Amino acid sequence: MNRSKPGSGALLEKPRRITLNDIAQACGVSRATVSLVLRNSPLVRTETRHRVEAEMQRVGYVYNRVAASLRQRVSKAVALVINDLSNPFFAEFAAGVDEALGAKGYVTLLGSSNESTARQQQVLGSLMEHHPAGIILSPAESSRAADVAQAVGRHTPLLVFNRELADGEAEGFGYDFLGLDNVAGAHAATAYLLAKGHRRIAFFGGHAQSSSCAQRRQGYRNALAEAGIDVEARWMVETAPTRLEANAHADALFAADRAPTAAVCYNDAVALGLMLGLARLGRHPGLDFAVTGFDDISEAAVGVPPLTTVNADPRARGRQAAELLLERASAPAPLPRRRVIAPVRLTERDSTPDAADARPGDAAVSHPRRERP
Amino acid sequence: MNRSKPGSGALLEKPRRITLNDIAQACGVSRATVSLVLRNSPLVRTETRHRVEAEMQRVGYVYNRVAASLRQRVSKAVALVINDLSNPFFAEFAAGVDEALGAKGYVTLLGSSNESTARQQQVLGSLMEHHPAGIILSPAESSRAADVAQAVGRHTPLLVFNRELADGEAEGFGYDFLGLDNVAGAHAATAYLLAKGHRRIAFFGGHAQSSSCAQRRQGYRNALAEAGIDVEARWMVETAPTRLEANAHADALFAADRAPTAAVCYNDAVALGLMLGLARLGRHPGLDFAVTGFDDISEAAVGVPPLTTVNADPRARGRQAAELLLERASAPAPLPRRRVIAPVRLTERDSTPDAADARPGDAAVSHPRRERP
DNA sequence: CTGAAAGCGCTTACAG
DNA sequence: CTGAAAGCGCTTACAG
Repeated sequence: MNRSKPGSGALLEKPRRITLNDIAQACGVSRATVSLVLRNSPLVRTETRHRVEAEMQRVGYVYNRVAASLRQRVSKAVALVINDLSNPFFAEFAAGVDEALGAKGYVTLLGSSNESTARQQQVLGSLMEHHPAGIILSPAESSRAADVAQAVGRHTPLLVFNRELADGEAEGFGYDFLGLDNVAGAHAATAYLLAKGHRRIAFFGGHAQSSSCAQRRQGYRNALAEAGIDVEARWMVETAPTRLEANAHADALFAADRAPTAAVCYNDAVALGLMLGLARLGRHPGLDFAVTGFDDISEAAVGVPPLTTVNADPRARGRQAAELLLERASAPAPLPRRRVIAPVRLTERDSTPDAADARPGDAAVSHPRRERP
Repeated sequence: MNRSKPGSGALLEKPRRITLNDIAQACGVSRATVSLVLRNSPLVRTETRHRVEAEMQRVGYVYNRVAASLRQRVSKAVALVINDLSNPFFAEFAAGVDEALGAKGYVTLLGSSNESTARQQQVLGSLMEHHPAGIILSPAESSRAADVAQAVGRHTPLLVFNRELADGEAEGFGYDFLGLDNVAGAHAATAYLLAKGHRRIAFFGGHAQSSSCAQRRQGYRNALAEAGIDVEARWMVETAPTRLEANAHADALFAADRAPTAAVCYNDAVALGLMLGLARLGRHPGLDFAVTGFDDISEAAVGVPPLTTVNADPRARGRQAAELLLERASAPAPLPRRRVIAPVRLTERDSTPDAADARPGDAAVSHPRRERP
């Protein structure tokens, strides 16, 4: 600002970008014509089109979509806010979203909340300033609808993934929802264990107040009820949905006699943690105790033992989320609110031995590890 | 377009957004004043500022950063292009980048190439149209510098992470580089195995022509050379850097007599695959064969056995990448090109038994599994 | 088919 | 401290 040598102002300025105008002048046509070429309008004569395209090529013109968005008042960006990118399930989901958006000419604006609702508010606010065409939100735990509504406003299409927003019905605030069939998934896992002869089956991990955990517990209860089995209170173990916490709480399963011989876990992270905890307690998951997960993250297939789990194909869910959102964003008239529940399927692996092989539920005894085939 | 009822045009139009102008009029000041308030200029009287801020609050004004970027000719977005989001190492890296960018008021434009250079070109092109303040690129395998230069141009700051671009020196094309100390990491892993008494140590997995693989092989060779050991050609096994491929090639280690008793693996994915392959061949990694990885992905700690590996703290690398890029993007004068090699450290776990416990390298024999403590 | 003009929502000198 | 005017790089009617 001060002391600048006269005429030196331009020295630090960034080189002027090449614009539509430059192309137009070089070709002796108007800006409007070049703009039409850019958007493949049939109004332009082929010869003119070729001349313009050649010039753009020659000078390395890059389209300024920011300017176009401003004028058109619609943006080709979609915001994606993820609760936990370091969880492979959500990372795959994000990859799927980006893939499908890219295929339709959209770009992904990423934000991550690290499971903090406060951070989520900030991130949503910052992304909104870029006026995205829509928002895909995989909410942090116990996100409130009113907060999200406040950040997103009423005019930007919103798709919520995976978890319900708490206090769902803010007035006039609508959004689409894409979830997993948690009830059916947990039901399938439980029924599978029942078929293998297990009768004392725990539901392990997760926060009971989260919608996904509540639904999975429901599926579990339904399956046991259908088998005429009463759930015992001590079979329900609550933990944060992390490997570490699950590991730490494994002994809760064996606090009393007639302990469970199997556990339906809230998700894979919890299941993997529980398996470590079991090993610590002298149990051998997959040999004398059965464990199931939920998500089918890549670690599930490769663990020892490989984990029987419920597969939700997060990448496909990501693509689906992107498509649902873009449908709404480009709908000429307001669409009705939609709830889509994606099906889910059990993937059978080795972590679920028959009940006959399970160890009786009394105090831990040293027990030689059975060699698996 | 056609047949619209007269006067009905507004029906389908999106509701007009609230702008600076609306705020200015409501407060009886000029647009310029409101703009100054927004950017916390000291030029505005406190009373005026409060009045303006209250009005923005009241009507739910959201700043249009797109318009601001256009006028200012600088954007608050940084593009992040990732080769493989489903690899937890890169997902963590992305999370770190987003975290650090967000802290500085920037937003992340995400793109993923899925290890395809063709897709990477498309993605870079599409992101460039949003005129980001800079680009962070974790390149797809065998990306060529000339292609990247063509897509990114010479004016947008670029930071390349993890892998060198092939044919590095396009004329006038400069970029910063953030890499891992691959040589030191592989050296540490090899030295650790040597200290445990191993003498026949393989280098397993990876594509030899990739820069990171070449560097890791170098570290491995250096360590063996320091111990006076000649590398035998059959100890070097090349595979795609995936779990599947590594699993499939495990038997290459045992093709001849005096097979290795340990393997330094290109990365964790390969190490986990190799461990599966070993099990298939009747070997017991962690008991009669030693394996090390590279990356320390979350699966490493939790596997059976837990994997001794080289930790590169991808989240911290992501933050570092963001900071390096923003330094350049906001530098008043052109900075010299920088190469930063991040340190890396060995994390000792159970996959690396002493050589004394390793099985002699002859044909596989049935061998009772040793119970671990 | 093509051109001249206005405008998207901001910021930036320049006056007062 | 505040206002009037111009401009960022596009697109959009509107004429010709």
